[in-house]
Amino acid sequence: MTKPLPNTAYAVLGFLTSREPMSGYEVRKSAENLHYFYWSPAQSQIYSELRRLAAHGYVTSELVRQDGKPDKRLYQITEAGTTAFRVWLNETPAEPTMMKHAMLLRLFFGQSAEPARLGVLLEQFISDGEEALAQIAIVREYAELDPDARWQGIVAAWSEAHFTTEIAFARELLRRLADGEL
Amino acid sequence: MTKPLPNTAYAVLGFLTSREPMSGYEVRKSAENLHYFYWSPAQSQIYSELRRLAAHGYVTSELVRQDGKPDKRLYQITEAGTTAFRVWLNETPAEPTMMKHAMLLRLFFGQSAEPARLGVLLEQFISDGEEALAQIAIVREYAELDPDARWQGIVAAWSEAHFTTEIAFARELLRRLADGEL
DNA sequence: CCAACCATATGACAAATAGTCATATGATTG
DNA sequence: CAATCATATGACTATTTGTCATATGGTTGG
Repeated sequence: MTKPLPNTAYAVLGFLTSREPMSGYEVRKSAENLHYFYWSPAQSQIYSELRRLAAHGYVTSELVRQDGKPDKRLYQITEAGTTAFRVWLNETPAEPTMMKHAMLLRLFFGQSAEPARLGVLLEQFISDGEEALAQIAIVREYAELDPDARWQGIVAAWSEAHFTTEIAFARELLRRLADGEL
Repeated sequence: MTKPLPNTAYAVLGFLTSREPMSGYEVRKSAENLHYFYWSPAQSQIYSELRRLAAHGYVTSELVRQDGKPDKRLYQITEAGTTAFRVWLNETPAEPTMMKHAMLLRLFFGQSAEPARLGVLLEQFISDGEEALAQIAIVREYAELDPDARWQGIVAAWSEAHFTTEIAFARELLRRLADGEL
């Protein structure tokens, strides 16, 4: 067995599994849907990921000339790529969730902070969370109309549960701060 | 203002704020408490972080000879370091939480998976979560006895809420899989 | 007793990820 | 008609992660 690729690679491969030939740009757009539970930020290196997948023989590519727009390179998954993806999906145990929870990191050191400032941070955290909830609700509602998007909908619902819990706990803390308990 | 350091640096600084001179090794042990909500693991580079903090003048260090054990280097936070830490804690807005949720990434592509295998993955996910809950409960219970650990306890309770939500959702999915709904 | 392992202690190095910037085309908008 | 946006790709750097190497000395099991 060849050495397993990072999850990032399989995520890209996953997009190519469904909606056939895609450009790096299209993959990038699709990947934004992973934003809330995987792959926080920006990814110019979807392009390098695609080149790596090509080097492994998991995708083939073809340059397509366009007018009115810059040329693009279309990537298509191969037999080997499909197999590798399914093996990853079905056989590979999921790594533990990794978080970088900047709010909790600050709270952890809360004794060194001014309570009033923590309150401001918490309020911002709550409103960011509400914004996220609104975005995710749109995805979930859209997914509910499309049977092919069933699992996207499930993931969206899971994410909503996550943010709802976060917001509830933050509000509770805010109340305790206001009551002078902390 | 100098360019802000990564959160990692402030986390290390935070440990030095409380329990005065510490070795890299001690910082590393302390940092394990961040495991469930920040900073998966991984820290040979606590040592490089400490060297960087020293380069910024936020810590000073002193070599201490020991017998019975290898020599160590003790790091102490400076005035400038304390200030930088407080500014970060009180004034810097918390970045959005970043997650790498490998289970959700797999579920996202669930339509390409065999339901039975997803069930196995979910069961593993649940038992890992229960294990985490047990570990965190120990931290929380310990923190409840120590007034100085108040915020550590709050963070532990928040983490418990997180894992409880995760487990509940995973169980619900498992039930739907068993019922053949998915 | 002594090999294996554990705790203390630090660091080099490579791989992966994140983040910023550059480049280019052409449509839309103020 | 300048500014901005959408399409499209990639270089380059900084940061983070992960693995391995090194060294000292105590503990433990066979």
